[in-house]
Amino acid sequence: MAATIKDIAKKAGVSMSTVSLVLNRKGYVASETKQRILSIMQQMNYKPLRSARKLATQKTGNIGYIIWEGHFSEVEMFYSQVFLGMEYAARKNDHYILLTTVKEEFDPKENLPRFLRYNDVDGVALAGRVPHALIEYLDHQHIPFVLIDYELPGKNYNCVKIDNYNGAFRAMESLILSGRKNIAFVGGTYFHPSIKERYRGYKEALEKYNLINNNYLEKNSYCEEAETSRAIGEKGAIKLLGKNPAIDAVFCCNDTTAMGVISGVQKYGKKIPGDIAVIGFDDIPPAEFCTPKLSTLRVPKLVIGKEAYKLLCELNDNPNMAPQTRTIAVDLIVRESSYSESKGN
Amino acid sequence: MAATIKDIAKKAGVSMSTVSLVLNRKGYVASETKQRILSIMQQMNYKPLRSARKLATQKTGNIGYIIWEGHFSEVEMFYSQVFLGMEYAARKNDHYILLTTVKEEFDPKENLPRFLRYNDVDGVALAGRVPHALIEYLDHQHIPFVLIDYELPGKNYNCVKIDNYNGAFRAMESLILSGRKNIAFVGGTYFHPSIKERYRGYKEALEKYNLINNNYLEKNSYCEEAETSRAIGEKGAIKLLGKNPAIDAVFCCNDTTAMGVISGVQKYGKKIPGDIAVIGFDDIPPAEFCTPKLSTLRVPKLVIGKEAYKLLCELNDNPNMAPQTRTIAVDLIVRESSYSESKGN
DNA sequence: TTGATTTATCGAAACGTTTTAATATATTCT
DNA sequence: AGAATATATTAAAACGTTTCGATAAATCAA
Repeated sequence: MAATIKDIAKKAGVSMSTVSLVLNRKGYVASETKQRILSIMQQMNYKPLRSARKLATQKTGNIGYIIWEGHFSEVEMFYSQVFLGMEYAARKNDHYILLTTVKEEFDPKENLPRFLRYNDVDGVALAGRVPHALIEYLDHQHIPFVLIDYELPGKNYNCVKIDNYNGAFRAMESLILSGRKNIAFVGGTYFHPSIKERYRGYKEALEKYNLINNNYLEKNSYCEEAETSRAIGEKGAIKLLGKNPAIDAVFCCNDTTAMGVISGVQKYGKKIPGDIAVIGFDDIPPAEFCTPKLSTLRVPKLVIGKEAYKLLCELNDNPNMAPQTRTIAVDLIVRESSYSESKGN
Repeated sequence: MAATIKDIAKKAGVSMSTVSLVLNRKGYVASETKQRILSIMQQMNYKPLRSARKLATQKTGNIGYIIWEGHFSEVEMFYSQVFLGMEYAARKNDHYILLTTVKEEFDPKENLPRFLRYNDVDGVALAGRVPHALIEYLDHQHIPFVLIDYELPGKNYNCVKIDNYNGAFRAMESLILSGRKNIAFVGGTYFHPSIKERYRGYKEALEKYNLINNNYLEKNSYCEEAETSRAIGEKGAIKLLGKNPAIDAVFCCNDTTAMGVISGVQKYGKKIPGDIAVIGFDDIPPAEFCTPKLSTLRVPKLVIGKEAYKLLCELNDNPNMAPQTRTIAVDLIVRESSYSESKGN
């Protein structure tokens, strides 16, 4: 039914090889013949058949994108955006991105994504925290992979990460320079490396401006939970305000938590940003629409996806490249929740 | 490097055909030989090569999943969940689901997703509102497709839809039976068929209980906008309360809008659900975590995806099947925003 | 016992590409 | 001019499956 290379070749009076060469922009072909072939392709509405191509080249043409089920199912638009960034970038090289989820309790023998079970990807992107058993599996099978927004302490894997430290530091500086002195940190677990880095930015900014006195950190940080969520943000805010009524700003480990903090602070009867300034991290879409609008660090999610894709491509071209880490900068977006004018000084 | 059918055949002392037959559970093969082949496959860690398979069978093994860019990028977890439902279902038949987005201003000549440009899918799911030009393109090219949560008036396409009418009707009944009498509707545009149906459920429930007097509907509905969003919900709520202070409940066209309505009502100084009950539609994840927790109609998103996938498979098996519509039932979830005890009667 | 049917296996062609090595011609370098 | 090199084209093999039709043995029906 559909036209094949053979049909084109016949009609153009050349061999299949020549057609293939123009298709792939390779080798030498007279510009006159090239034009003729091109126009015949157009005219016959020729589409190269992917499976035949892939069979001949021994490439799969697929990139896997794996995300923990919980992250995709919940309010995490973050990784969907990163996915889109990859998808956009992959359009140029004609890769398909295969999105799938894995469960927390992951066993390579049982729940291996199909595209891994059948060796059907040229590389894999791992979005956020994923089971370590999965990472080890990929490493062991020598399947190229990159971690996105996640790192394994002690291990040296390819990785695209956010500049968590500097982002946090800048957010803190903006709070400090606008006169806030008792700045709390509300985060989920320290377990997540990104959050660890954000906390480090928090701490070192305080140190730089000599704001830390005796038990400042204990009084002002809430990091007891294993996850991050709105509910946890709310709980954390209320708990901290109970411990230390002097708090005049909160830096949150991410926007989701920040939204919870906002409602916690409001329930507590304090005004934002008048009494308390709040800054989140990530710039998820609701940040712009909640009340008050949330100040935050904008993470360029599409860029992250694109960078991860590029890294995977390089890995394909050069399989024994040394593992590298690419760090993506973030922008401080000041919205209502931390306008400095609102603080009375 | 990797084992092929040939290797298996040689080791088992049979022909490639026989190996292929056991691989595909087809034809006759002695159970003894079958076992032998199976165990050799195991032992040699044999994985059939997808591209070779697809080339031979002339199937792509892919299903496209197309969503409007705005829907995926914004706070719409809805269609991501539907995607997951498809992904889960597709695992059994070994289809890959290729997720991509299209822009609003869509031109088949320009922005056709790659998998369509290269005829590289066995079918396509269209999630939510998508450009009509795209639908027409698919129809014209005879590519099997199903619309998800969207319909074209007058056209008879394959479609998996939510039972919008009955859901709305039941929500309204619960409000009415708990004593609410002035029930508003806040929706986006009537343009979207789902919202139209929800509005119809709203209206007919009012009619059944004889609540409609002279200009009840004009006074109580806000449907002027082209989109739905939190901001629009807020605006709508405030506008309606200005027109009609007697309003004691709001049925919203979806949860996103409902969250806006909640903040609008609160800004207006009314209590939820004491003064005003609110019910949304969709049961997106934040519905459970906002304050007050939002009553809503739970749409089984995974089921929708699964059903869409099954429909596409049937379409593949039987290409000239008559177009059909599958309607998925919804459940009313009563949470804080419409507890009936809270209304003082 | 014969002929039909079912069960079991296989050889070879087909699917639509890419790629290698060969051939032929044209161009450039001494 | 001759050698080297660049340009242009091709035939044929390869990629790893599935499937068609053939063949043959085993089972069944009469």
